[in-house]
Parts: sequence; structure tokens; C-alpha cells
Amino acid sequence: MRVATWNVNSVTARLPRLHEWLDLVEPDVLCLQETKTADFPSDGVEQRGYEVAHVGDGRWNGVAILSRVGLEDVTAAFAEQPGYANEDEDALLAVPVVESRAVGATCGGLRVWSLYVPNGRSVGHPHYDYKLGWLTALRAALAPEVAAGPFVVTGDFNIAPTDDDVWDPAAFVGSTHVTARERQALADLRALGLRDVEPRALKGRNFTYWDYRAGMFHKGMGMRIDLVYANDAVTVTDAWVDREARKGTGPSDHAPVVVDLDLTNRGP
DNA sequence: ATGACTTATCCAATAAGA
Repeated sequence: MRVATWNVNSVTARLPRLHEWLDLVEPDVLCLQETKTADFPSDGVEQRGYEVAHVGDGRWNGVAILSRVGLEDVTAAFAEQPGYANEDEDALLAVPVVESRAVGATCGGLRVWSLYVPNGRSVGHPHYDYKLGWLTALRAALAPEVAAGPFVVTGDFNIAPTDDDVWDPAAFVGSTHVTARERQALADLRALGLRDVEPRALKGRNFTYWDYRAGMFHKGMGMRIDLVYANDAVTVTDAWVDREARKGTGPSDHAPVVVDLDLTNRGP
């Protein structure tokens, strides 16, 4: 089974690239993040044989799972998923809203989650606390599923697991995405019985994100923040970053991560 | 250079991204 994850930075803007990529790579399951729409444009992907589970609330966020090997038990948001109170003109009216950042489904016997972990904005910002709390709640919600059978949680985690996962650690001192607390949240998640499926780089380093600005991609100044975590009931035969998808006209600022796996059919 | 792009939205200036 081929499973992939891709932060497309608007599925509407990326639709031609998405269709082209599906035809080229032919994933069985594709997890998308930042669809940035309330209405997923599903015609083209359905013509290609995919069912779609999408959770989207409009301008921001939005996650989806596309599957051509079955799509069952769709879960929009995980149990007790925290909300975020965006700053309001009257702060007293700010109400936490559960955002479109998580969708789960069972695809051909594999339990899959597509995540768009909150960015955090800056260390000490309320969004940073939201990010950490969100990951704590995620861990609790996923624990039973990790123990139950073949399981993969993937998506844009907005955390670089180690200093090797950013182009220059010195450039990130004091920034989000690299702090000890964020990395500990990832370690806590792995402690459920998950491992980081590190993709091989077809060229250069195995980064998955490069800022649009200042030619960062062509300078190799990227980060590995799009991750695939799998449990012991999943045997990985290959994993790679599709850097080609970051090139050319109208790319996302993220590249897809592609994983080929077998279900070993034994409990973890 | 507290920047550089890109996105959707109140279609124009803004918020957010990481």
C-alpha cells in the first residue's frame, strides 16, 4: 500500500498539480493539509478512483484523506480536540473554536490520521500553548488506536524533530518548531508505540518544506516538518520526499512524503 | 532588512504561514 502526505497550501490553487501528481505517483491513500476551503473540489479525484473525507471550515486549515482502497469510520477531529480562541475586538467574546486540523479514517485495514498541527506563531504566544495542549490531547485520543492494529498518523506537524531537520539550527534559536517542549511532545507521541518513518532524499536533504521567499528552495534552506509516524503492525518498504513537486509552476511550499508499506497483520 | 512569496477574503489590504 502506498500512503502519502502533502500540505498543498490550498487544494483549489493546487488542483492541477494535485491531479497531475495523483496520475504520476498513484498513492492508495493521500493525506492533505491546508486545503483552505469549505468545499473540497472532489470531481477530478473521484474520476481517478478516490473517495474523499474532508474537514474544512473555509479560509484557513482544512485536512482531507483521499483513498482508493476504502474509506470507513471517518472521524472529523479527535476526541477532546482543543479549540482556539482567535483574538476578538472584544476579548471577552473570544470563544475557543475546534479547527479543521484532524481527520481520521480506516483505509484497507489501515487506520490513518491526517493532521495539521497548530503553528504556534511564536514562543510564549497563546497559539504556542494551544499547539502543546493540542498535541497532549492528541496523544490521549490516539493511544487506543495505536494499540489496536495497523496505524499511521501523518501530516504537517509543524515541528522539526531534531536539529538535523532544519537547514541551519542557529537560524532557529528562539523560534517555534524546534523548541524542547515541542520536540518532547513528539517524543511522547512516539512513546505510544510509534516510530518516525524518515524518508530518504532523492536529492539533497530530506526536507519537506521550503519558504517561498528569497529562493529558499533553490538554496536548500528547508525543514522536515511533514512527518509519518507508524506503529509496529506496519512494515515500511520505502519512504521518500517528492522534491519534484516543489518545483515548476505554482507549487505548494511543502513537498509530499511518500511511504510504501505492508500490513504485517500482527498486533503491536 | 522587523524583508523576501503565496493564499483567501469584505476585491484591497490584511492575516497567516513557519
